[in-house]
Amino acid sequence: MTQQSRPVYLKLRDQIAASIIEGEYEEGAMLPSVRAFAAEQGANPLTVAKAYQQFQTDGLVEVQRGVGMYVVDGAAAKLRRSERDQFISEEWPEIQSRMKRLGINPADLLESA
Amino acid sequence: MTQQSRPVYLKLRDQIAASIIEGEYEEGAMLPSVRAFAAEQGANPLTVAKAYQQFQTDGLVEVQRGVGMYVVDGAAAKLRRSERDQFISEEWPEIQSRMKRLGINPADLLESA
DNA sequence: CGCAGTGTATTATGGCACTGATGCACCTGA
DNA sequence: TCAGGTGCATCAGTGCCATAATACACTGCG
Repeated sequence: MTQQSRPVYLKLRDQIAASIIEGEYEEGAMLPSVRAFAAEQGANPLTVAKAYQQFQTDGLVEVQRGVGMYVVDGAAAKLRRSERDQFISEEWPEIQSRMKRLGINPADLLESA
Repeated sequence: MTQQSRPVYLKLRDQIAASIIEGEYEEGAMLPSVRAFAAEQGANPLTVAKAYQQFQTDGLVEVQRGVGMYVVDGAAAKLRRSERDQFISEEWPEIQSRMKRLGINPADLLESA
């Protein structure tokens, strides 16, 4: 058994990325503090920090020590594009071959949108 | 960093499932022995056993002690159906919402099939 | 019977990802 | 100045994963 649930910090990371893309966190605005977001999500501050970290190394957020983390200009577009490329080049091929193997007709799924 | 590589026994499990669905391991045929498959894949026999185990509990393979493990009749269809249901009900909704968020037009992807 | 091949159970060990608690360095605003 | 809010570093604990070394029960075959 051992259900291999996706790590929390990755879930948070995806959630934040989605919020940036959606514009919920506008560019130039400050992200929720590590502690605040942790409390809100019922997670550990360090886990949230780990989720944030990737964004700074990718240059999507700017850190001002003692102040907070701010969304860089153009972050949404940049993020959307990188995720889009990654999706098309890596994930979609597998999804496609899998649908084929399972006998799923893609067109059927799209109609129920 | 820490990149969350999928556990070996799950990879093997998926690989075997795909082989069964594809008919590479025909129904009634014997699966590769634990030791043989382990040697072939460069894995540990116990890890392979762990991958196999789920199939027996699901009734997809039949174990004959001292002989080997055989693919049950109807295993391919059963497997395809369960994976299909799981895909449609759980994975596809997320994929769909993600494509929408990334501004990907599903129809475009289907054309390049 | 005896041998070689199956799957399985047991125990132990190392590694590493994930989470957590605590304390520190830094900045802002009153 | 100093109090409160930031992010960050360090140390530790937990659990899963993978491997290993044996040993056992069973079967098919010569």
